Amino acid sequence: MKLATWNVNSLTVRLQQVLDWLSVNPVDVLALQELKLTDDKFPADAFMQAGYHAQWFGQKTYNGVALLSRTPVTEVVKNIPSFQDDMARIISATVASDAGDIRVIGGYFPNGQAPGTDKFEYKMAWLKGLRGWLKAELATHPRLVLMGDYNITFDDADVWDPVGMRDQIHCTDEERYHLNAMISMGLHDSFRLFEQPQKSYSWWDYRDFGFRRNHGLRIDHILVSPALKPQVKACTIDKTPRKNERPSDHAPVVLELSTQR
DNA sequence: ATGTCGACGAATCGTCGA
Repeated sequence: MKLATWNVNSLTVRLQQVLDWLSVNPVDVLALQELKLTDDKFPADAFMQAGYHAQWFGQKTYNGVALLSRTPVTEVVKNIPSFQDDMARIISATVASDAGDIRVIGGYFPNGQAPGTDKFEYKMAWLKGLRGWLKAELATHPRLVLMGDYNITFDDADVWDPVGMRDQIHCTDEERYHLNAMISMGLHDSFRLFEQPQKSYSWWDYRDFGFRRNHGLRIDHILVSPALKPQVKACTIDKTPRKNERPSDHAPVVLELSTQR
């Protein structure tokens, strides 16, 4: 059983790259972020022909999330029910598999622009709303995966230039407080359950040859609940699609679960 | 301040968001 998350930065531009990636990496579930298209433009047929069911929650120009799955899903929920939001940022569903039923939440967390801005305040309110809802979700769905573009680094190891980026967006104590609070709920950062290459990142700025110089951040995460942790076999970042022509600025993150329960 | 993408409206570039 494999699950993955990928911020594609426009599904219109990246559709063929997603299909190509899936043909090489036939994961059971793929969460997509930043679709940047309305629901009527979602390419459900293309994914169906590739062997994937889809649930999607689109928005014009910005945001937009989807869940692709080998088998049909149930209990689809869009956004955080208890948090009023104009933006399409969360899609959740229950996936049945030989690894047992899993509640999958795919999320595109707010960017936040910079500390002190309205967008940063929105990010803080959104994170607070997420945590309140997540606590209840964990109680009703103990076998849970929360994956997506968090737009937050855990610590210096996730930052190419921790000194230069101190207190900058993605790296502030306020953002990390919320991330750590999720860890305190019992969630695990699956990537750090394993030894990883030094300077592993999931996003690189398009500017200044960010990828070539490995000037990146690890802001795409897969958090797993305590009940699922024993089944986690591996978590990796696949940099291959970042080497494509016209790549997304993000790389996919892949989680492997054992079927053993 | 800058760099580079992608979307959008009203152009064939300027603006915004990331």
